[in-house]
Amino acid sequence: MKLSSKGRYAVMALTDLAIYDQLGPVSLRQISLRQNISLMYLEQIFLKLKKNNIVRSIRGNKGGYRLSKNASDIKISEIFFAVDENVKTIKCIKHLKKGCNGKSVKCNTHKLWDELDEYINKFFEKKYLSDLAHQNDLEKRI
Amino acid sequence: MKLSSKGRYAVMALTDLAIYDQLGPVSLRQISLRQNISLMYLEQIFLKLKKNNIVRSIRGNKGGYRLSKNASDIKISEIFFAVDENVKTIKCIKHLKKGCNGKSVKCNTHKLWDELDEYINKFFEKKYLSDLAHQNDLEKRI
DNA sequence: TCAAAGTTGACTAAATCACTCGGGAATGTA
DNA sequence: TACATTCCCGAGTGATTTAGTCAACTTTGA
Repeated sequence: MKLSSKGRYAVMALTDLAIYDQLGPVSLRQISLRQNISLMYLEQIFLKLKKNNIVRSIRGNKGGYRLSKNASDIKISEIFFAVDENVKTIKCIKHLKKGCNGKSVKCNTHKLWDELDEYINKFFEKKYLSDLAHQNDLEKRI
Repeated sequence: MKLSSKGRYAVMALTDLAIYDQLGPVSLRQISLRQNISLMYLEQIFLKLKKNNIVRSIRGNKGGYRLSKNASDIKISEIFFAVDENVKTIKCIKHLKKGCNGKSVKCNTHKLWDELDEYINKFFEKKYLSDLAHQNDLEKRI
């Protein structure tokens, strides 16, 4: 049971962005250097974040990305969703035809995994980007 | 973020075993048929469960496996640990040399993942095999 | 003696992950 | 206007992991 690096990088990069956003657009290059994440990989990730309206982009020289809303309005769950890091621990019932063991009843343990999914989602629902940015905010760095 | 099938199968199979254990040793063949899990894969899984003292084996004809303690004394977390399904969402600090971003300080989000790990572990720590077996116990099936 | 069961290490096809690549398009500044 | 800097985007790829399979045992009850 592990998190993909895409979800993790997305949260790291957005935390960085949240901290430096006040100074103007932040380029992926800066984030790449500060967070030690491959620039090209960041591009991929930010495309998704943009499509999901978490960031907006400014093209051209001196361009970069900005948060498209307040850090205090961005849930971690939202970020994960945007980069396809779905918190579905198992996927039973393919095509709604059968139970998870290929039989017509649900498996012994189905309820457990449902509970687990809900439990984990609750964690990400109650965490906001601002919670992370505050721990690392700009003043402490300058 | 998903669970491997090894961890899931282990819990499914042990739930099955917990239910039928009272009738004597349960062979992997029976579990395989009831739970629709490959027999050969179950062998792999039960070897680990045995090494971790969750089940004990009875060889030979009419042999099989039994729980090595009460279902109410077997935590789900224990089962996961036995089959190497570690609930470590990320692994920072390789070899204790560096932080998770290759720098000497911990990444912005380190605290978040630590909290998440602890949070998920808490879930599995408070669930016991007997919780699952009771939901599906033998009487309801005969 | 034989069949049913566990024991064990090695092997493998398929999927997923974690990126990389290459070629654009937009824009501020010199 | 040139050009460096930035975002845009689809396709490709090597390594790793997953989810098993296989073969050849050993043990034991009937």
